[in-house]
Amino acid sequence: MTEREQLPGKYDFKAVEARWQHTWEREEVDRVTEDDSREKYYVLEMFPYPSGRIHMGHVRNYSIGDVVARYMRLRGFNVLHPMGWDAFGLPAENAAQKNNTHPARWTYDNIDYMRSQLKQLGLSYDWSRELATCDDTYYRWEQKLFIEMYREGLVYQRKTTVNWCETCQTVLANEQVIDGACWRCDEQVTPRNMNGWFFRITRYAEELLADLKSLEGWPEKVATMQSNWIGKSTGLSCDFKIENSEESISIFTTRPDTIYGVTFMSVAAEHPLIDELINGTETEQAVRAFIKTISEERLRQNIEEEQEKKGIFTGRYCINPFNAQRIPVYVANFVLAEYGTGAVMAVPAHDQRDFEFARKYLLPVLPVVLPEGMTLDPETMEEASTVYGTLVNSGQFDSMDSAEAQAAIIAHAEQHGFGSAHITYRLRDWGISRQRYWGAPIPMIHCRSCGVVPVPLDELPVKLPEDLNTRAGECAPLGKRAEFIRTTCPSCGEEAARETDTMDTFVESSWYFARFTCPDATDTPLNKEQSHYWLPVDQYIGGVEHAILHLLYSRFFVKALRDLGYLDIDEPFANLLTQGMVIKDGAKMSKSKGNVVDPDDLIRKYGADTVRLFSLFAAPPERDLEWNAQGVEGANRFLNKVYRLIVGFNGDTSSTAENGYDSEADRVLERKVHQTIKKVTHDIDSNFHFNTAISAVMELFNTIVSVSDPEKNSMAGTDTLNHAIRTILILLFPMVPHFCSEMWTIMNFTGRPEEQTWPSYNEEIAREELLTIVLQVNGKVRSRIQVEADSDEQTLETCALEDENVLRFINGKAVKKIIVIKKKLVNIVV
RNA sequence: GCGAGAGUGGCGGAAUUGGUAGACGCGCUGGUCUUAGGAACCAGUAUCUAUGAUGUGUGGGUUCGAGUCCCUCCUCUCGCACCA
Repeated sequence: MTEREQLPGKYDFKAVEARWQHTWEREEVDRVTEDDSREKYYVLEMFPYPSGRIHMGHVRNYSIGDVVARYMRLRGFNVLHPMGWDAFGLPAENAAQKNNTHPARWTYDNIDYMRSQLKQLGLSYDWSRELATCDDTYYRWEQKLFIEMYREGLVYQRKTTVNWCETCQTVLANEQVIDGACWRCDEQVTPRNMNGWFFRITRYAEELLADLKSLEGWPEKVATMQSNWIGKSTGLSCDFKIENSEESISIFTTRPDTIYGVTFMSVAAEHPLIDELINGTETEQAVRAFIKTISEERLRQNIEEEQEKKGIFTGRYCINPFNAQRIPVYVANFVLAEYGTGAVMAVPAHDQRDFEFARKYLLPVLPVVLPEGMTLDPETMEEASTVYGTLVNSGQFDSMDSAEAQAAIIAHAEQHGFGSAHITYRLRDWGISRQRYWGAPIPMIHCRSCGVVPVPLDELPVKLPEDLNTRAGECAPLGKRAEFIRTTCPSCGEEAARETDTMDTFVESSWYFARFTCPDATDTPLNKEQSHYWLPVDQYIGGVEHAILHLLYSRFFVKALRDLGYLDIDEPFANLLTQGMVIKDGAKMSKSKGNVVDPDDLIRKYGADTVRLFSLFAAPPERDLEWNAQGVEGANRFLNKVYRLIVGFNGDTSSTAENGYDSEADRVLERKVHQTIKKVTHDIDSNFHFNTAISAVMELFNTIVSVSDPEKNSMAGTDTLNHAIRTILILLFPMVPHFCSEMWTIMNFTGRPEEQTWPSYNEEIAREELLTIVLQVNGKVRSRIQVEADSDEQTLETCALEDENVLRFINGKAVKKIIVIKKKLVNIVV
């Protein structure tokens, strides 16, 4: 009795997976160091927030990443594949209050549990590099970078309007304001002016936009979203003098060609010149009341619906510098204070918003750009004409076309000193102040005499105070902790106050990928040699929901760190894969919908390999994955089929002369082996389409089964079968590593799968000897014939014209034309 | 409204450059073996008025030939959303 016959009839994933995980961990097989003799490959999945348990989205994300990591190792690369925890954030505070515990305790407990879950999935991380962003060995370096960015002018403080909840005594994120009220206590939220810290991301607006073009390994969609988010507009900035005042209203327009069509001016309610315009005038009262109304409306505003356009005349006029026209100035609710200059020259004939406004308040509409072959009647127009055309009513610019006129008008403004060519971005500076406890403290000190002073670098980290009165259900923000606040000014030594804001958690995730190259560096945030060797990340994988914020912030950080001398790259992520969501019953898995599937249950029932295999097989990675319990069964069934084949495979006795190596079955199988290697390699290399790669391996498996059946007359020999099984195990190893390792051992192959090199294929062997040629009559398939692969066109034509099905359909009609495509088809037109 | 993407069997999904539509898997049907099968194996499985015809959201076009290219419309998803 051989050893194999003693194996259980069903694959015992539980024992096998535990054993291999233990082996890998003991031998630290996934640990890496820099090695100049080998090409590096850095694959990274977006690190999780330690919310408690991993969900199917994580399983999918990390399964994909693990296949890439293991595949690239087999391809001979020195692969960095780290994992860590995005560990600061609001949920920890909420959970702490609810469970009467400390946010740190809650977070680290979750990390421990989730780490064990990831380990159960057999993910090949270099755990020696693990980091948690809430650890002061991480955020101390962030504080250092913050101070250095401050010194470079990349960090500043300014007043900003925030959503304030009086009951909770805190600032709320926009997402936490529901219908103008606090999400927790239902108290009406009020706008409040507070000092906040900002990253000057706008300094890099142009570079962030321009470099998108260099990101060829990014999905077009993500690049477009970022491009729209940055929102570059070019045009004219121009000053309109206020009548009876020294001040001017600056405007920005992308349509300088319409400047002669200006019939009024709209300014935002928060425009800095409001006071100048209305103080002491008859209309002051009315305008102030109007401003109050619309700012209240804005708070309550439902994002979905566009507000009706409203405005009020200030009673003042300004002067169009081009034609000296008097222009009434309105305050309007649709003008955004934050974009452009907060004032808009209104051209009702050529802008839809201005048009609606003009019709409502009976303001003149003056067409100045006529679209080709059209006239515009201001009396009867029903909407603005926004297309380019030829200028009229525009003084010296008449009869120019729009493009020409724009250039000429900008030049004219520059010549006369009241305007210039200008570029505006939609992107705004990144506000990072949070009045929360569980975040990285901003390392700044406020001194009465010296102003804002950074904490000296040798005093970092500014640690979060650990003692919390959690019993009272409080994670009081730092602003409520006198003992934390009180300090001395590093500059003058007088009593001073610490900054009490903590940083947005997006700051931590903006540079963790770089810290993974040197997580233990104790004297610097980033070690130059190590980051130089590993960066950029060659393949980044995560959800598309981070397409804008996280990915944009990370790009900004890399550019800033480059300019601080830490990094020598321009972009963090060379290639980006945005994986789709895991859905069930057509909806994203969520507790409220009750359609969540717990990875723990699945692993217990089927094992990690089955779960990995299904999540890779059911859809290509960039698409949504519909979870299907029966599909999981199918993945499990496939592994068991391979298992039974291998357990039943008896290489010693079937290797007889009758099953000679050169049989037809051998050639069929060997050909399939090479075709499969080719297909799988191509599917992974081109776009990580593991679903088709797996189906190719399944086909190979089906071929093995069909040529190892003693009932059939053609049976493949042992060597060929060995080769085929060996190939399956290597090709599948990145996806189901425990299983393949175990099967490798049972097959008595030498070494381990991870020590092999990825198999190569031979085009000659992969080529089919016989091809099926389709015979069409008038473009419809009428017959199929088998021919030698290298048959020439003449032969194909002859065969086609002899085929009886074809003859039946030609039915004596005259043949007009014959199209012959080698290796594909013959089409006879009658 | 603007921008991007997608519509293929009962389901998830396959189909280099226009050239066998539906690979692979799920499900289903029938069979074999079984005390049993919700195990395993074998066969079948786009639709229909079925020697043939029709089929890739709709309607048109280009072509010997269209899931693939062009135009029209419809639906869905995602992003942005009064950006001057």
